[in-house]
Amino acid sequence: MSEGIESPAWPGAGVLPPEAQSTHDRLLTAAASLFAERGFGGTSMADIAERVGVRKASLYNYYPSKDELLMELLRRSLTAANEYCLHGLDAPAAVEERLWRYLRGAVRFARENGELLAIFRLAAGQIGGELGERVERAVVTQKQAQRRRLEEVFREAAAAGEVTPGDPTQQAYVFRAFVNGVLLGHLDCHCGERPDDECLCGAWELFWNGLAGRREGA
Amino acid sequence: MSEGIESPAWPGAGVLPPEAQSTHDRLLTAAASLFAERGFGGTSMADIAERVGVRKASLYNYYPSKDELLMELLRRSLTAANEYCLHGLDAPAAVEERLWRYLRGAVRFARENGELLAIFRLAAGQIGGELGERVERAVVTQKQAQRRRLEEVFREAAAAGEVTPGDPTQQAYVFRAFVNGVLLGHLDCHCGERPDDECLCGAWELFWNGLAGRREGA
DNA sequence: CCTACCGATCGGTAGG
DNA sequence: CCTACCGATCGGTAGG
Repeated sequence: MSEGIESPAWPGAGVLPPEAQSTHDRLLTAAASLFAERGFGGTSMADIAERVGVRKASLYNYYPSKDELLMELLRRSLTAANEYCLHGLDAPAAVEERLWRYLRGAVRFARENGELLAIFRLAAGQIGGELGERVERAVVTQKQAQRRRLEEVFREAAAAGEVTPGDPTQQAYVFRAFVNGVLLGHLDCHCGERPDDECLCGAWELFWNGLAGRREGA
Repeated sequence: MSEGIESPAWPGAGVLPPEAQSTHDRLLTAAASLFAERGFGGTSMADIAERVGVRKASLYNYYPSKDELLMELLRRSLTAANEYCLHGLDAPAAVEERLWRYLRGAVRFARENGELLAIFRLAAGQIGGELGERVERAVVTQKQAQRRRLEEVFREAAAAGEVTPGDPTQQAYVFRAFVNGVLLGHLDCHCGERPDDECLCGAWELFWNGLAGRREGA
């Protein structure tokens, strides 16, 4: 917290007790966790108001509609996720190390902002109509940017001889599939698998070197 | 269809035109796709009835509540997914081949029953209350069974020298993370990445052998 | 930030 | 499989 390279999505999120936060911050916290627990359609403005500790009508002083409240949460989620992940990619280090930091950043985001991760997973078709399209547009834009960035990294890696030369698009695809799969384990409420840092590091090595293992001189 | 090792979750699902299906089957189809598109809380019984082509009250001749309708869809989804995936694991072949078939089966399930995949992803915290717990219990049970089965496969593989000896739990974890990440790409509506069989095969080889590549004699 | 209220829609039932 | 209807709750507004 003290260095704060990656900051929470809003002041005091997940850290300060509710009484010490502004009503606006408590609104964001309550909405994020309720949407994550019950889905967007399964959460009413009255539910949110109850958790915030105000009357439903008061919420409309902060956001003009339930839809806009979701969009604001989504924007903050995407920004925070970007910070956690991309920071590792820019480190001056070997590509394996940079990709490992990307993965570790993503997992740290999931641990520290679990509800926010759930928010932008809503893009995967849980919201219909016009709002659904807005959500999806925002998520797709960010995903594509990350994909391009990762492909760039793999091109650099191939040039530097750090990975086997090959299609960087496919390499980035395999990497992102693995990262997304790991993150998925942090979403499921009770059955989720959330490896600690040591396990995660072991899993990364296994992934990077391949399940088939390095066969010396074979 | 003609050999039918893996059958659709109900007769004619995704194959027959709506008019040729029974009302019950159209009900299941309509509910699955609407839940997938708009989420459970975002779909009303009236929405479903409209797509089926009957009045809302008529739906209650088939299921006593919206909750039970979801549970039935979930049961069928889990059964179908199991069939598609586990069949490949039992093949008399090398472990790499068996795991590849598992992955290919999972992807085929996602392609042919996209809405059903979305259904049991609902377990990841989009449904609250008692129903949410029922959903989660069903999904967790199946996931754990698959995890145990995969660990068994990796133990066999290590004994046969087909993978580097190591912790089978971790090996299974890495494999499942990759598979889940690939499936996730099939869920997102428009931005989803759905590699064709050729790309998938290339991705699998890349995954199995490791992004770092096999370094001969290094 | 509140009370009071709006029309619309929700899941579900009665009765046929 | 229908019409007709139930009480409850929905997102949102008026006005202060």
